[in-house]
Amino acid sequence: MEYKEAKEKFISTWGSLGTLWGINKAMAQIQSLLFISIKPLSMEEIMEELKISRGNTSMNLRQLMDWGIVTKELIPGERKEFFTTEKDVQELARHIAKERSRREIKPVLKVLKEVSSINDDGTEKTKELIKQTKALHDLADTADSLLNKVANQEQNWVTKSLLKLFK
Amino acid sequence: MEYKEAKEKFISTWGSLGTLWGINKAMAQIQSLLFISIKPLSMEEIMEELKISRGNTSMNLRQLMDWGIVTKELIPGERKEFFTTEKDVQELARHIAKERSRREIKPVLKVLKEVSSINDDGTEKTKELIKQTKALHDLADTADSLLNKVANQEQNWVTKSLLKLFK
DNA sequence: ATAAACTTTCAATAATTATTGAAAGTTTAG
DNA sequence: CTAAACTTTCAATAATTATTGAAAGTTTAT
Repeated sequence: MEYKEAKEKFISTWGSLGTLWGINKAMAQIQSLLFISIKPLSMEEIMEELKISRGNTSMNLRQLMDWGIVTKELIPGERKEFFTTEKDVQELARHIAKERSRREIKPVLKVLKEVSSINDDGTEKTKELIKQTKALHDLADTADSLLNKVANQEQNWVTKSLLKLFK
Repeated sequence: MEYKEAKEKFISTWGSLGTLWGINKAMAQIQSLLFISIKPLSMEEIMEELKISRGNTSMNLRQLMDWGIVTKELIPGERKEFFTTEKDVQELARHIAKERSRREIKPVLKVLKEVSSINDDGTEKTKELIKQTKALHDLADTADSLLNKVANQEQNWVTKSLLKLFK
């Protein structure tokens, strides 16, 4: 396999995985492209490489910046803006963990708490609803606290600990 | 908040979270409904409760069974089929962890391995592609082995260990 | 001040994904 | 055997989501 083919394979695979961590295809592909690029890329270059429109590129770059995994780079003497992504996979994972917790898990925890706190009217179905949503709340809460611990640890610390624990 | 409102809130919230673990809305809602039901439900009852068509219900129940989190229940004397979901959240988490590993992470690991194994032609960009995809492979591999460990542990073991580790 | 270089916005459109519903298929009872 | 009860399939359609492209907005150089 040659460079070009490998690169395309990587971008398309990692891109399609994007949906797994809750971002769309273009967003994931832009991040992938930056992730293996040896220098910051301009909007023009990104559009060209991925064959996507200017508007699409602009919007998705913005979202990536909102996620905290892409940053603008100002290159002296250049008028246009350049972009880079976090290159360290551990850091990348930390950012993503933190964002997913904030955007997805936290709001769900809130609802589960509300639902599991309804007044127990003594009927079997109410008891079941309370019991099950409580159990789900506790599970989600555990998962979330794990995720946040991951997000706040030093690089490698987590990986080392987990591997030791589970080896 | 009354039972009915709480139930609807739970189904719609947990349902919309479905996309997080890679299943569609109807599928997630059916699972939610079964999760808080005090008895197995027939297709008719599910259609009625969620206001979805027979075809939709049938297809999504099938998918839930493929995921291993819903099972057919045969009730003596009844002609129609009834369905239940795994009620234990730990078991549910184990099933989901296992399936996601198999369906999503494993295939990606394979591609990452292929891409990171291309011939090093000595150019900087090739070196970068190899380095970055290797790092991603290792991260994904760690995540996957963690997920699989979770999927194979005794109930509660994982939660307890993790809480101890991260308390 | 203004023109060139560049980015953002957003209504229109395209692409994708989910849902319906009715026909075909299957199972069971009599 | 066959009619009734039930489930599955799948082409058509609807709903949702992503993408485009051109106009509007912004910044910088002169």
